[in-house]
Amino acid sequence: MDTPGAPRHEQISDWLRARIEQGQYEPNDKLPSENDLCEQFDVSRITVRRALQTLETEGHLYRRQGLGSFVQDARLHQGLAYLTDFVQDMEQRGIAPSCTVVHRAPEPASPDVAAFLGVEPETTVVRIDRVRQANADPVAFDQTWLPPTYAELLADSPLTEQTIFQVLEHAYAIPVVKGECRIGATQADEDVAAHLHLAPGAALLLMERVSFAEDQSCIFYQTRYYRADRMSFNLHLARDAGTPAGGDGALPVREFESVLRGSAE
Amino acid sequence: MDTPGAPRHEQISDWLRARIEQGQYEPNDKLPSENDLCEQFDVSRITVRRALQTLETEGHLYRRQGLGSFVQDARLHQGLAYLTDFVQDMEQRGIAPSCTVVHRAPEPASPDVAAFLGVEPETTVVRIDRVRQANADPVAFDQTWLPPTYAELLADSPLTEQTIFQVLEHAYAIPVVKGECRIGATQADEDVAAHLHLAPGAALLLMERVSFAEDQSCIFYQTRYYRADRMSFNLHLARDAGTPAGGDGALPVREFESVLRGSAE
DNA sequence: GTGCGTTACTTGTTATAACCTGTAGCCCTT
DNA sequence: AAGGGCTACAGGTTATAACAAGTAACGCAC
Repeated sequence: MDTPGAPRHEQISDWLRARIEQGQYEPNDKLPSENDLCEQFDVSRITVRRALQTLETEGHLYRRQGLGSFVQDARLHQGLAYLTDFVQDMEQRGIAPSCTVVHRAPEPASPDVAAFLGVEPETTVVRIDRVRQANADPVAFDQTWLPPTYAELLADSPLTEQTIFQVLEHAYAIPVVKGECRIGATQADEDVAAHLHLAPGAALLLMERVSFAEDQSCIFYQTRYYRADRMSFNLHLARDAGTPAGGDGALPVREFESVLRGSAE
Repeated sequence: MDTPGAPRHEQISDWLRARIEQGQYEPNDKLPSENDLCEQFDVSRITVRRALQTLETEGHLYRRQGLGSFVQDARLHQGLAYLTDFVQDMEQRGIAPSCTVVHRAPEPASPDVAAFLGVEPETTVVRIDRVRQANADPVAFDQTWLPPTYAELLADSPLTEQTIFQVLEHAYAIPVVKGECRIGATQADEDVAAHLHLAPGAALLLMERVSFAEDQSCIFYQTRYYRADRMSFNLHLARDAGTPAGGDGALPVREFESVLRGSAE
């Protein structure tokens, strides 16, 4: 975990995080004191504190004045739900995801697409249509519109093995920092039905996504159609100590996961 | 907002947070620079930075090296995502929700329902079918199965004005503490289509819900069908300072909201 | 006019240093 | 033995200072 270019405080927090996540400490174990870490890494206390603060906001540790810093119980720091990517979803449950690019060409932006991407209508954007398969069985079809700048960056990527996110983040160090996502339902038109081996009119789970980079520029607009008989989204809702009661039944989302249903169903 | 005992950095972050929340800045407005704030409050830069970091992790602002600190769009700064109730959703946007009970009678539990409710199959449960309207226009239809114990408690409630959650929580002090929720899509059968004024086969957003009380007993199992042309769910995803990068594009869900689309669409 | 470099201003990182506050253990007094 | 105070050590707050790095705008040279 030594990344020479990274700031010292980041190296320290990475080092500590790795040890905590590998379970080298028990929950509520006392971590080395700030001064110990200062000596160990030969940095000033402000740098160590910066590292500890990162881990504190991440929920990996808690600090008590006069006592020290302690490892947070891992089960407790799941405060946030994550919406994962198709490929991650599949890989996590051991299903081989594959992807077929069925269309990839520039086209003038429609008013809708232009609005999402933040470009002028009729600007040339790149549309990529892909069919997503789980175990070689089509599960989803999506259309992605990219503004010229990002389309350029991705021009050499086949996008069959790596997601757009992965290419941007690993090859260009452009992280995705914000996104909007709308989940709806619709019926399959002839085109989508053919790609997904469905009858026209079949129910589809529709997901529209817009993603943004650090500079608030739009990375892509995407519409994705999931076969409703194969995919659904699960939400786990739970009120815990941190959430006050009396909310008329509104529960915070603790987990968000997409679910692939077996063909047998 | 002057609390003499509090640390200076806290006073500064309180001061700034108040101004941001009161809408004295537009989203993405540039805040005073760190040096400006140093002079204004007569503190060192480290103190100002400590205050800004607090607000950054809270999601009130974002910072860009070389540019400045900017007000984060207010919609994005909620640590947890909540899945709200139909009635709450409507009321929050000033739409009068109404509810018509179209069926309410005991019936023997089917194997599926029995499994969800944790009772023996063929146990007598109560089914309640309701049509949900927004401005007197049907938006959703749901079927709710209640186990005998909870059905008893709700026997005297018409359920047209109050939700099941509200009755249990306010009249009996039984809070809902856990829930599961599946979001999918399906086509309208004749029965549902009639209730929602749709053609059979129309796309519906399907939400199945199971809710649990503190003693882990199941309160109800519900299937709800939303008109896909009127409702969708929005997710706001955002990575902030507390979330390490490199997650292959998996962003935490900051907000979850249901969206009612205007009839004009 | 275009292009490049300089400059001013921004946030990011880090060092040194001082003092405050909270905690626990130790020792001395009662 | 019980009590209180002293002390060492923990994190909390804050000042001063310097340099790095990213951005934008201005101006000069070509």
